[in-house]
Amino acid sequence: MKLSTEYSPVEVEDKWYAHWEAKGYFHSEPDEREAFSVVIPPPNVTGMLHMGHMLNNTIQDILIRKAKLDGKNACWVPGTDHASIATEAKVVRMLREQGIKKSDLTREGFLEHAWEWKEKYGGIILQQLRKLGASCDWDRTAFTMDEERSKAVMQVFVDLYNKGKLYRGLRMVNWDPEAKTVLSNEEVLYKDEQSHIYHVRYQIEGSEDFVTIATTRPETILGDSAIAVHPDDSRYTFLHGKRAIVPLVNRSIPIIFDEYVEREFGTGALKVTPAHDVNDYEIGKRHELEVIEVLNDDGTINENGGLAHYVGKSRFKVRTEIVKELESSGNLVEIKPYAHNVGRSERTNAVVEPKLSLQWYVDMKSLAEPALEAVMTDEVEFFPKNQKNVYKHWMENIRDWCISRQLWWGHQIPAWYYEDEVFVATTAEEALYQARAKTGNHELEISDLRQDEDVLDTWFSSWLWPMSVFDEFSTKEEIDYYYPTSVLVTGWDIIFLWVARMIMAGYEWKHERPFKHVYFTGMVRDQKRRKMSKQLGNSPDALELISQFGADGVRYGMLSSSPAGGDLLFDEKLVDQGKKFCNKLWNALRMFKNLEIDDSLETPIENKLAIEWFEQKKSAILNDLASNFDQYRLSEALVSLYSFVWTDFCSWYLEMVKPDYEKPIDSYTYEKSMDLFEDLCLMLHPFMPFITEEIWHKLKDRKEGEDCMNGSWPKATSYDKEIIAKVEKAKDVISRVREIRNKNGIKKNEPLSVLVEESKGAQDLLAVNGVKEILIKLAVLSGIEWVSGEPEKSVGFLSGTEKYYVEIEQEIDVEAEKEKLEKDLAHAEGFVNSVEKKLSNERFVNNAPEAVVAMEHKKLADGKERVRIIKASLEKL
RNA sequence: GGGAGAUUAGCUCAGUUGGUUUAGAGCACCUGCCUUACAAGCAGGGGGUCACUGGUUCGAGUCCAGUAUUUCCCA
Repeated sequence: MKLSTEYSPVEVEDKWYAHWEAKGYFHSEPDEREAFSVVIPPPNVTGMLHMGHMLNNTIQDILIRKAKLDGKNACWVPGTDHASIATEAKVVRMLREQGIKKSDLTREGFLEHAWEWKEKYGGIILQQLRKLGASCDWDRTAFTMDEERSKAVMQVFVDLYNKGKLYRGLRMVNWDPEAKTVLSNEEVLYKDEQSHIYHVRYQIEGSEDFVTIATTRPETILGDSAIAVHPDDSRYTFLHGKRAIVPLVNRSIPIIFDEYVEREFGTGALKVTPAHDVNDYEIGKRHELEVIEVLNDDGTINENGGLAHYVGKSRFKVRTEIVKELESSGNLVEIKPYAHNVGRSERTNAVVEPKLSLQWYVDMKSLAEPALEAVMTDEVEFFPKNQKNVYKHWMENIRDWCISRQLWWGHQIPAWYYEDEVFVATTAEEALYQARAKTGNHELEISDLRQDEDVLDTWFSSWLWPMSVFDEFSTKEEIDYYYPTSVLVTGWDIIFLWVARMIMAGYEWKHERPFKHVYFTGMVRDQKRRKMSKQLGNSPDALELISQFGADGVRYGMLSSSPAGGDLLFDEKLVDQGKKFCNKLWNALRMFKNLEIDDSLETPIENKLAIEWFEQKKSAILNDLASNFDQYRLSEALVSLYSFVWTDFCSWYLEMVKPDYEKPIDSYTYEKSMDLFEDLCLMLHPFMPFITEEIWHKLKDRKEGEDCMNGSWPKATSYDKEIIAKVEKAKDVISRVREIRNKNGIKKNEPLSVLVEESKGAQDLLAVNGVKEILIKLAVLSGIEWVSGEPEKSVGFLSGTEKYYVEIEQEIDVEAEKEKLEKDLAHAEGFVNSVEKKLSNERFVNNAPEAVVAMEHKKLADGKERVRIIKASLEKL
């Protein structure tokens, strides 16, 4: 078998993905095995693969592939959500480029364009996930607006309404004037922005006195309906019972007294605009103030403000103009720079406008209760745990969920109005039936009813995802088998938007948790810890990365530095390390494949020890992996595999069993090595599926369907710690000899003679079959002999409590040697002192567990032995 | 303003119930090697009073309190 010295992922990855898919390995049907199900956090249908997706989906793929190897029936359901705001914005933009205005279209006409767009571009991201190796069950691909999912949304809406957990209410909402829709609190991002605070004076009615207020939004004075001051503020007691005149508008408004006002802030006097500020709205309710809406839905000023020359102009333009006008009228006292928190729409970045509006709300209190309980008792278990606090705080302060969105793309709210009545039903026919019954008017037709124009928040469909994706096949068997799902993998940034609501929905309709575990990933950030985003342009192109480093390399890079919940500072070096790791594996394969196998050869004794050692070590690693997987310490699992492959397998095992140059290998060693390599492939497969599949097929002749992806996870057995410890000791001796070569400029292949001082430790070590041979082979020795006392012309070293000497020709640098020994001595004595101190403490000896005390005695004995040996060496010098 | 976390090597992070030879990894750094699996490599090395101050304990990187710095969440 001729193999290139470099592994090239490109051909390999596409080949194996097509093979797995053709074999149907990704598809799952219920059967007698234990189910392991995962629903993908549905990316936006407008989405393109970015770093966050890669991290998130790599983790899911690892869990799914591991579950498959463990013999479970793994099912990973892919899909997308319809992303109301983002998609509608995209479609509107596309139409505008074609010269079509949304307002020129009917709702049906617009939706036709939107679906067309969806069919054409939606789901690109699902194609991209294949490049990453994602083993999704593509037959189950779901969409939040497809028939099954939509049906679920309608049913749930009606059910909540009938239970009285859904209502329509006039509330202050977050209004996005650009998208012209309401936003939930979670969709508004607050940031400190530099702006100005304006001090404006209002004349007191019937006097020449003024009261000065401070505001950041002078344009809203058009909607002012009061001035408020603190009742205990002595500066303003004279204002009792007075009224003020709104500048420019010349409207007379009351001066009210309310404890909400902060005396220290600004001038201590506050203008009150109930229609355009949440707090002012509350004050307005207390004092029964007039509510004057001066803004249109698109953020322009309307005629209610009473100043015709501002009508139709944007709020920002009016702010500039009104400041000028206030200045010329003598009402502007001063302008100060001011930093304050400004809320912007997550989608359009428009400054969010508080607006009074009639919307549908979900009453969250009763939904939250079981969902909070479930997480607090770990029935739904969070990884990492600290997210429980965040969740608890939100759930205990939960507010009702505004679910109407003033858009067309989405699930139109199943509520029909007739006169003052509202009829909520899954279909228009059903609503009509209700309307006829209620009104007694049997002549009513559907056309007499008016359906709510709004659509539902996208999350109102995604919160049903773990249930709705399994309804597709509409037999109960599906959902009974796969629900609750095993684990949800998602970023902590959508814990409220999505995770919390799914838990609520699970308990509300299935009376059961939607998933057993939630794994919160961190955010992918750049080297400066900035979140990766399109705006910053600091995110590498995901597909470009894959083609440059291979999917396995990228997966390695994404994961190797990403503990659960911890942020991942992305660095191309990490994926490059992954690529190098692939190359390392590849070359280990090449080493074996270049060898000639000789059946007649005896197996060298050092090979038997190497094989034995590696098998034991493998069991140890498998045990570590098991606990790492249990606790979702995936990056740690990968790190341990990395060092097991690179250090233990390549640097040590291979060097131990490798025959001399151009010599053949014995067949036992070869077969055993293939078995071990095969296990390595299985262990690495969840993390790096492509290269492991490729190597798997090159290791042995495989039967049809005998694939790595389809294999069984190697069994962890109890293992012999003793043999591992002995080989570790041997490795230490080898390293020490190499160090002496390095320091003395002795060539690597020049055989050296090593002498060992007789001791129990050394005897035990060399008594192990194969140890002596391994030392000779890897340290390149001419021989190992026993000695007592320091030999001439030699350099000594200490390994554990054993003293070794390397005979060398070179002149020995006595001073340097002395210096080093003195340093070692200081260290060893310091160690002995600390242990002695511990052991001389009676309370320690009496209170500490026996095993701990025994260990301290052993430490002391070993330490003293080392001190003795170093002192002896120093004396000789 | 309220809350949660973080602080361990130059950088990024592990360190699991307090005890396992006076702290580990990767990267970076230094030295020597183009040795027939791999220079995308090999061998070896240096580098840390575990933020600070106190406390609990026989014993603290690990538990508690305070301080400093810092990140995030909520308002």
